[in-house]
Amino acid sequence: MESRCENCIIRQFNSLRAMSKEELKQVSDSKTVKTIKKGESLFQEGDKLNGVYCVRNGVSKLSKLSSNGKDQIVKLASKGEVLGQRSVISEESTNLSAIAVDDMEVCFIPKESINNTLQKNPNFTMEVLRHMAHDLKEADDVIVNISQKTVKQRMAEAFLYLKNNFGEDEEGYLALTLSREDISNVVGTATESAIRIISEFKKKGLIVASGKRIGIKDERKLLELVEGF
Amino acid sequence: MESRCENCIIRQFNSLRAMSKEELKQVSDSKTVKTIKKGESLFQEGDKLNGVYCVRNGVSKLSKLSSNGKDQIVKLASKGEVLGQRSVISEESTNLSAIAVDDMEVCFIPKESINNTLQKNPNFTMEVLRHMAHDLKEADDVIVNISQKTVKQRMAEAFLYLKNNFGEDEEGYLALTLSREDISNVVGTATESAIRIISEFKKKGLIVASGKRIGIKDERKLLELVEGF
DNA sequence: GGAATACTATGACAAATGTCAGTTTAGGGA
DNA sequence: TCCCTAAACTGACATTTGTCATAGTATTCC
Repeated sequence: MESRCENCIIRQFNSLRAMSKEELKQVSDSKTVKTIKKGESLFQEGDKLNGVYCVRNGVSKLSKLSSNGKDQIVKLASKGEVLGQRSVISEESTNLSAIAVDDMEVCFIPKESINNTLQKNPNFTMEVLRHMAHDLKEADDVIVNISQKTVKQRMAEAFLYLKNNFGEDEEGYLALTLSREDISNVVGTATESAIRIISEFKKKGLIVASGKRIGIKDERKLLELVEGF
Repeated sequence: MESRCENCIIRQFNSLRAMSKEELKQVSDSKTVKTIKKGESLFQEGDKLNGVYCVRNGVSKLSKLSSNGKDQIVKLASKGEVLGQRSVISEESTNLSAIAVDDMEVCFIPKESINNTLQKNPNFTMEVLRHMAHDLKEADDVIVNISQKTVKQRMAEAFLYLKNNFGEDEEGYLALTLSREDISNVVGTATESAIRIISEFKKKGLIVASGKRIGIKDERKLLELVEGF
């Protein structure tokens, strides 16, 4: 297990790649590695973060509690993603909770290291900016999807998303296994509705399921469904 | 009408305030002022933008067309807001259309001026970053609202939003008058549903309406509605 | 191994929302 | 002014989705 940021492959996937050797050294010296068990939280909505989390392993759900008591999952973050950046940059408390869906391993980087680099290295700042621009674009897409598509379409889309972003295991099942409740919180619907639609998709041969695990069987038809037949 | 950026008050509200005098001078020399009539577009989804638009007057709706043919309005931008930044920064084509809801006056700033400053002035980059972080937080809130609240709650919220962000005229009506269709596209519902709920709110004394204009009558009750009674 | 607990599943029903069809109203030109 | 068109509105109905109740199934923890 490599523990120096300078040598960490994960870094290639996020904005830390724009850091200089010196800066990385400083980050590495100040960082701490944490292990988060499935179900535990990295941080909760409303927390003031004094650093960011760089995901080494596992998956975290970023969610927000609504007034009716339900969580909405806004994003699923895995290897290479940096969590908490927004909060650190705007110096506000975070608007999302981060909870481990898997067992996770993350590096905590204190905000001083980040802010320091932001001030001194324009390349790094630009890189962070580019990432944020990308996230914002994605968020717009989510808004349009949720408001203009039916639950069924969004379910289909969610499965395709899981396949494209987290891949499949050797047996062809989605590598990321979510509970039915988590799926419903990604899609933004009632758990029962999600379960019903999963049953329907199974019957129609679009997906297969064994226990919690779900596999995509007919990607083309799922895509057609998303686009509205 | 002041036409030098250095003296433009609008600038105080956006990231351009972090520019140096020299930089502002350069921006001012390269900018062009444009007048956009109600209903005309600043840019369309998919366009490659070669600059950003700084809103001086009027309001623009930022929307995205969904596969079912409906527009979803993601944001309403008014005086002081800068449009197209995301696209220019990530050098991708824009994912939103910007259409004038009012007659508008905007300054077009070529991307070279922006990119030039981004590279040389870390303060400016940080300022843009902060704005983007804010927008992203807002987008998350929209996602949660749309997916977890009923249409009625979102309608109530939309009216409060319009009041808080665009204010009221002398007679107590909302200063920004949107068509029923635009309202439904902000809320993410069918136009008929929006109209029905407006009628209901009128009957219950939550709002008043005269023609297209809508006034908020019982803010407290609207708020209670948003929070789920 | 077995009880306790959480998750998955299904039916029945109610509520919310969308769609279609048609009417009324308002505002902008000729 | 009056017409004409677009927008606002209303009703009836179908569909979608959520809620409640309940049962089956897996998982965990002693």
